[in-house]
Amino acid sequence: MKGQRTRAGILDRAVNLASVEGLEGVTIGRLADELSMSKSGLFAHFGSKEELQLATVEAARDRFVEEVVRPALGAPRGYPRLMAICSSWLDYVRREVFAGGCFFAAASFEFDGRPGAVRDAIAAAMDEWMATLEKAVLMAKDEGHLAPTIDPAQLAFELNALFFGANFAWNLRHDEKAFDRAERAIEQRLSAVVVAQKGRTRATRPHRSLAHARDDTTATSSSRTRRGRR
Amino acid sequence: MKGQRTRAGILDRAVNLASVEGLEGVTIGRLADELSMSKSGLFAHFGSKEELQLATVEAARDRFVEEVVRPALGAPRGYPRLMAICSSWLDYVRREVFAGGCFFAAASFEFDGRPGAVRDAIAAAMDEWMATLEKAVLMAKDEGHLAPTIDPAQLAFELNALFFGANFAWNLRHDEKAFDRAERAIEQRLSAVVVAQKGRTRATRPHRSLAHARDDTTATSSSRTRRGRR
DNA sequence: GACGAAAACGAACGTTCGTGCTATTATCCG
DNA sequence: CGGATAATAGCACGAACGTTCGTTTTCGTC
Repeated sequence: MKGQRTRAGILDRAVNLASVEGLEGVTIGRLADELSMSKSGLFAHFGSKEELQLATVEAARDRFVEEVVRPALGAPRGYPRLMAICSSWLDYVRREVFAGGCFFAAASFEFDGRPGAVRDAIAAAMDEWMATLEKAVLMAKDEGHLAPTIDPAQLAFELNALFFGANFAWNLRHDEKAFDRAERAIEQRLSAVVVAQKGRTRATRPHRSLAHARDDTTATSSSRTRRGRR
Repeated sequence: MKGQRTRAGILDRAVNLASVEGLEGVTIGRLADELSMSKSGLFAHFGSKEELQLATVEAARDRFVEEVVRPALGAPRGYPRLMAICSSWLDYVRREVFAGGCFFAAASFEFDGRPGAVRDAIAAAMDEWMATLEKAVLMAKDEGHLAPTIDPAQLAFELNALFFGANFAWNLRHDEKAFDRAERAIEQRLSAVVVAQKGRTRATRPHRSLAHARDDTTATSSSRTRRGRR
């Protein structure tokens, strides 16, 4: 039916709008205006504001899986796939898959204080994502790529924190170095727990992945900004 | 005057409300109700919604400085003070200095996509905070506590990311291990760049600070939750 | 091409939003 | 104590909010 196409179009717009203005900032009237349709016509697709928000979260989740998780699953399991997930995530913000940065980072901080179905949906999506991250770490460990002492939940926590940190530095502070910083931190963290491979590879860095190698000595302070944009 | 006291009371409430519902969610009518005063009476103190938001950000900044930065400045400069700042920050979320978690984490992600004076005020506050962090790192480096290769802005980025990560895990996911995880990550990160002290101290860990020592071997996966609360 | 169903519309509902005014009450100071 | 000033309340406004309802348009099928 045509209804499905319209609905998808609405959610597409809603998801982008929400990543900029927040989920609560996505107003039915505004959404209708931007899509040149009537409030009531749009409303009929969902039946309530909350239902629209839930559908928006689901649409965002699907887009996220498609744009971040799926592509990374192409990499061979273990350390390469873990690295692929990391750079895929950073790329997803860089490429502006959502207009206002990571939808879920925004939604998480917006709804973390309230009760309700929307909050639960966001939390569930984040649980799913964290589980994906943990699993990737666990696989790398099982493959013998990472030290057996590694705690997957701990490492996943740290990686996710760095992602959010990059999203913050990029979107609020317009820090041009945001992604470099995150990449460097990730490389640094992982190089400490990576295990030498049996065959040929060099020693403590069997797979390098996040672009260019770096050390701790470059640049000194400040970090300033790409002011003006958007 | 009495007006100042009233105003302070309003902002006190506004700041807490904003940390839970978001700055945009703080409505003049709602705020007036909760304080048992009239909309217009409250409104007169600020003259516009935006002015109220700006005052709220400023009030939050003051509270943050008072509750997080000031106490940590009591610690001796260098590595101890850096550690003091880190545990002070985690404590500030744990103690619920703001009812809904870190005000600035929430505000940053809420306003990072919009233009305007409020966004600028939030960004300025975060710039100030990041500068404080960087300075603490720089001092630790200058005191010879941290390796001279350390990039203060890079390390500040990583620490701040871990703070936000802890705030996220605690407030959205109700992860009981949130603070432990952040502490562990911080210790792990700093122990890698800490420098042995000339005098007596032991070698690569001259000051231990974040509570209990730990290693990477404890616990395995999951991380689950303190569901139900608030 | 006609017909039933699905989709979109337009107008209106009661509320709440931010913001003006004008009165009334507290508070401060000489 | 009284008069000036600051603080608060009351009321009204236009706009936007989510939602409802009855009507009209569009679509898919025979």
